[in-house]
Amino acid sequence: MATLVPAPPPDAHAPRVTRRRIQTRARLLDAAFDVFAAVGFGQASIEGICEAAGYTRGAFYSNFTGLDELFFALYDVRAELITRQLADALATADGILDQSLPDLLGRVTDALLLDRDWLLVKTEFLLHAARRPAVAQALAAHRATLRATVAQRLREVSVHHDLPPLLADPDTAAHAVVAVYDGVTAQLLLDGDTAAARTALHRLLTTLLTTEESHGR
Amino acid sequence: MATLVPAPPPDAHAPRVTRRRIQTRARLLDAAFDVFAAVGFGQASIEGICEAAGYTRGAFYSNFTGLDELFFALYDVRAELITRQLADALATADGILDQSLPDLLGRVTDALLLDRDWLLVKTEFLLHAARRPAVAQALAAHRATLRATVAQRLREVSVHHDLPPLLADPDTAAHAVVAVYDGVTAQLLLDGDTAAARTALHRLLTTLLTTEESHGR
DNA sequence: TCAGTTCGATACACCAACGTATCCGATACG
DNA sequence: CGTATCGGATACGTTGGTGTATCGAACTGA
Repeated sequence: MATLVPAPPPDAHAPRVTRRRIQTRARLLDAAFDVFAAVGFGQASIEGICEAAGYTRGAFYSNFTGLDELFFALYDVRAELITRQLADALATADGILDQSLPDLLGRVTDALLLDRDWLLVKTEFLLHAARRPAVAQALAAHRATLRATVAQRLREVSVHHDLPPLLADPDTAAHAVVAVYDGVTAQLLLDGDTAAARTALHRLLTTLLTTEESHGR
Repeated sequence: MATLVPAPPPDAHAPRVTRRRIQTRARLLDAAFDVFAAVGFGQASIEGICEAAGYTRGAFYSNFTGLDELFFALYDVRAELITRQLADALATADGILDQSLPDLLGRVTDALLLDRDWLLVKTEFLLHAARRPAVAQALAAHRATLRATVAQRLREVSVHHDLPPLLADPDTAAHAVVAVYDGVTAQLLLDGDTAAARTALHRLLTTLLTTEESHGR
């Protein structure tokens, strides 16, 4: 019995890893996403979320201390997904030839999800953060990560392809890319026209990142 | 008794024009703006707004049917102000020489208010509208008006100054301008750095609207 | 299989905000 | 200056949601 293997790392008193708890938590988060998207964070009640998830408030309070915590956790999970999605879209297909920036822009704008529900929740979270310095800092950090990914890719591409003078610095250019993305988002929220958003985004990015001489492909 | 003079223009029964009513309404709207900016539409209570305005709920229900109506009225008033502000910023100083686009961009980015409270309320209203088709339509119409103003100005300027190929159409270019503005907004909401937002906006607009050959002034 | 623990349901007291009905002071009009 | 009307305050009853305390069922590990 007394194996030498220190089986459970003496993690203080680990709360007994659990299993269905993870289920419950995940379901609550999913339901919360739907509710937030549908009625907004402000109008969402804990009760409503629990009902949507098929639980009672007991389950909720056992998993979260309140709506704020859940909201943050929710954003965290989803943001992770988006980050991965962006990274994939940016990843070179490892053919050497499609290093060209126009090709890259085309692939990226095609790959982006532009899911309206997510945009609703994301924007709501932005507002939420705008009013709470601590959250704002966390969100800013996350955005910085995304920007860094973009900047890195731009750095690679810029070997073959000059950026416009004002955006010559990849970090600055990345800022611009994010801003344009956010801007297109707003219109999409209003009209729900994903296709239009996509072409607008492509047009803006191309105009922004492409110099005159390379316009003709 | 039966005079032939239909004295009050048979406006149905005109509700006796009033005076302090206007006062009250205005104060409620102002208070609501502050409250919305501070805690968000979702967390704002009718009671809280009334308290901030120095009235009781009686006054509120006498002037509005509910929070939604007030919110819309509020946005209407403020949006009017912004529209005027933009028009002023775009108005040529009527010297013939400063028709140049770089000058115009400089003036505009300097003149824009970029008031954080307003951005908070505006963004919140966008979300509000995104969930109610009727409101969305109204908001879209308002944005179209703003875009038209911008497009008109671009049309004038484009006589002396070529726009980039993809944004050659002034309407398309105006779309781009608005998108960039919205995009810069998001970052400003997070970090509150107005100066940075201004320079970012200027950089973006310049890169977007300016062709290579004219870059050197 | 059994004991101990954890998870989530249930029950309770509580409160903030809501909307209405009514009343009184202020205001406009003849 | 008097009076009819209007505007906002007051005073209800109601409700939807909150957070906690407690209990039974389910799961874990031996």
